[in-house]
Amino acid sequence: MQAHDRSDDTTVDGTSRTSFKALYTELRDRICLLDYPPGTVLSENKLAAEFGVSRTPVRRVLHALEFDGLVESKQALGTIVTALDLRELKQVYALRLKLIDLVAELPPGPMTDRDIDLLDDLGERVSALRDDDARPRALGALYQTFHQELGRLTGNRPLREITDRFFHQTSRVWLQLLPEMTWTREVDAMVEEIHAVRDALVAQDLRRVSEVRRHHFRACLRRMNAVLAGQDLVDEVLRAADGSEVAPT
Amino acid sequence: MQAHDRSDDTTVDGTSRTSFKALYTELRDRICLLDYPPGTVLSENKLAAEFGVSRTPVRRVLHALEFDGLVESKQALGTIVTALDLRELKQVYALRLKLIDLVAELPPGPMTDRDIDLLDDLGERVSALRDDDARPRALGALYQTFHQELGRLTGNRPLREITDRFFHQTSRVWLQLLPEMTWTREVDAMVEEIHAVRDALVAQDLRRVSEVRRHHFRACLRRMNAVLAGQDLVDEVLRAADGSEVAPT
DNA sequence: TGGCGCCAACCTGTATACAAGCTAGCGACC
DNA sequence: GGTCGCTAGCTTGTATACAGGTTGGCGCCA
Repeated sequence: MQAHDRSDDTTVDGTSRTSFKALYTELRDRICLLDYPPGTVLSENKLAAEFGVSRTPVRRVLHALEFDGLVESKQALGTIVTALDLRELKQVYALRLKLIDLVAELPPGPMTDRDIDLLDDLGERVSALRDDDARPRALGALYQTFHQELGRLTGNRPLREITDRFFHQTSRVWLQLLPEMTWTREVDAMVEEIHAVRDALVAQDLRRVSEVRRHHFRACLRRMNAVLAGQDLVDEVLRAADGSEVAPT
Repeated sequence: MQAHDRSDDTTVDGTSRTSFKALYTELRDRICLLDYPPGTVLSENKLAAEFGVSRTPVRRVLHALEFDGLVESKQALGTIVTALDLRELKQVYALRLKLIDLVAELPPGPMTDRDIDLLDDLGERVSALRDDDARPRALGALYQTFHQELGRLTGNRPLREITDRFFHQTSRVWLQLLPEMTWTREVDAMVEEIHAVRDALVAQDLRRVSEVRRHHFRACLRRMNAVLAGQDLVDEVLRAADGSEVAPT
């Protein structure tokens, strides 16, 4: 259950546990990074052949992904990468916004200088993408790393798990909208968020971390909303959040 | 082909989804109501035989329960109902306490007079248990119904799902401690909670509902803590929940 | 009698065979 | 030519055979 160890391949003693997690992570990333766009039909047989196992472990992973809402298995039809249901995801966004605050309200996890260095390195790697051609997948992967790193300072493990789960449920939205958005602005926003979080962490101010994340989260929602003009994706989310936050009526 | 003979409660018409859910709910309830006490070894073969299916669907359900933290499958050993790890569950309690508030901060679900009637009926059924001999399992089942009914007023589906999951993760603790606690006091507390929630619902005051639930939640934690004197189960939870920043140790 | 060792009976994890069902596409018929 | 119907080839769900491994008990030996 420990996510810390980065065991590369399947060790003989670890057997099924590591194998499952590796397969799960691989497929989840392929979906979340749009290597498998929504609507893609995944065949258990083909995946089993690709990874050199039988259908059984593949099925187990697919069931887990189905529980996560990333795929949907339909009898005699196939296992299909779910479409982005904005009506559903709006609720997830609203909840994520609330959960950000909880991180600061519960005991924090361990934080070392090494993590700061990692954030600095991450910021540089993001910056490096700024003036090249738009590479949404690379940026998405880096933001995923950023999120993963931030998860470490959530001492409450159940909270960390659901935060992670909801992140992966929604991360595809931004990534899919990215080509229609202003590349440099998105990169700049991410760099700024990383730096601001870094500074707040150095000051050991968890509340400020939450503030920063909330601010950027909402800004990102607004930018996405601009692209989705007419659909009013996140308006309701922001209203619901502001209402209870600013002035309890 | 043998599965048809045993089709008394699980009909085959509703594909696999209904079958899965029925099996999952059944086993989860058995665990949460302590029909399977912690440490119980569940055999896939025996369960498959009992429900008239093969190991395959049983395994799927057990994997889901493992994800929920209710069982743990160990190679060549068996699938074992998890022991109550208070250190882990403390975090779940702390999170549950926070999530109670979120219900009132997010759009509510539909609520009809029928639900009020259901709560009234539930209150009476709980009261009926008061002066008989202690029947922890019956009380636990009723509280589970209460929780399920309350879930309806959580409009945010992801929140409802995780609330439900965390509830089932922790419900065994109270149930296991129940025999050592004062029966009538527990019954009275539950009746009072149901009535208070009912009244707040009639007034359409979701915040008061959360207040009531939070109050009873904490009171229950304290009562459990008294029984667990020396282990300091929930002390930390309450301290963390009271909002003050916790210094990293 | 106490201790060591082996073996049989389980268990779960994996691979495979079979069942049921949907769909695309082709062929026959109007 | 257009439409209907059927079949072949997929798919997932289920059942079963096999592999690897642990455990408890029985028997043998000191």
